Amino acid sequence: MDRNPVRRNTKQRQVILEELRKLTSHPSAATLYELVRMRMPNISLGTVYRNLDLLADSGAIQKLNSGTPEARYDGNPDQHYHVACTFCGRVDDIHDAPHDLVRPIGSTLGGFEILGHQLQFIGICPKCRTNKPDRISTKIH
Amino acid sequence: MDRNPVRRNTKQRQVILEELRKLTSHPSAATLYELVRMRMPNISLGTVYRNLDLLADSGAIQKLNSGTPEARYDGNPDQHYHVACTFCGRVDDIHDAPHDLVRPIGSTLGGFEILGHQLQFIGICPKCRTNKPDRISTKIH
DNA sequence: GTAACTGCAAACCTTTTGCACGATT
DNA sequence: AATCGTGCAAAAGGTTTGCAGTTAC
Repeated sequence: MDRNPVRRNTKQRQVILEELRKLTSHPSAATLYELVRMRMPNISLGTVYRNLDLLADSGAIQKLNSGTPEARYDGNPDQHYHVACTFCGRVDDIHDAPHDLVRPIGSTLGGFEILGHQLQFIGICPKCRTNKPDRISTKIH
Repeated sequence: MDRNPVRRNTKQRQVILEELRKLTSHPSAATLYELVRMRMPNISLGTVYRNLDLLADSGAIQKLNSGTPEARYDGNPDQHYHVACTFCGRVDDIHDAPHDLVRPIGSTLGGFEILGHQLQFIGICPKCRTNKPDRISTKIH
């Protein structure tokens, strides 16, 4: 029944967080797993998933819903928006725009108690603008 | 090499579109499959997926990225925003708010050519406000 | 007649989980 | 010592795909 067990500082958790914080990109669990394995060759993918969930739940990192089948992770826990490329899936931070792009709405809406929102821009990244491959997903449009 | 084959009006495609258009909810492919099977017991789930993709690509319907592992489909092709419940996953349309909630940004951003955006509100639906179950997903927060 | 479409089943991909062992507090 | 976390491998869950037969045009 203990919903709040005391978390331990394992070597694995530290390395996962460190490697994610090094990046300004927004890797998938599989990509991060490859990076972490360079320092800890025996770590398992399951451990990476478990720790990413714990870190996201604790607010240390963000789990992003990129629109592709894979979740992406952001080592920066502060609220900011993203642009995703509709062709290659690349996800960048938006630096040159204010963080309050969304007009505030009431605290309830159609009976829903509003907790927050998700906003993401869709675009074509510099690389894909010059060399357009097929779209990776019908989910991003 | 034909990227634009002539589409045929199959019975299956018609029924899928009709059933989806009947709903104001935003069913998953599996839910819609159950409904369609009441009229066409032998239809396969693969056919439902294939047609939903075709219909979304043609702009007849929308494929939504609800934040849960399952895609949701919207029979209303017009641009509007949604609220998703962080507990049960229910997705409602937003009627009582303007459609231009997002402050326009430049046509390019960090080198990305901006094509559009995705906005979705997160909240607690009426039912879950009174009877809070566990969260269904760490993806919606 | 041709090629798009279907049903079926197997494959795929990402993520989760059960288990026995190991590590942190 | 207690219990949280790990590695491994299997399973789960949603979606896609190959194939042979069917249907819309």
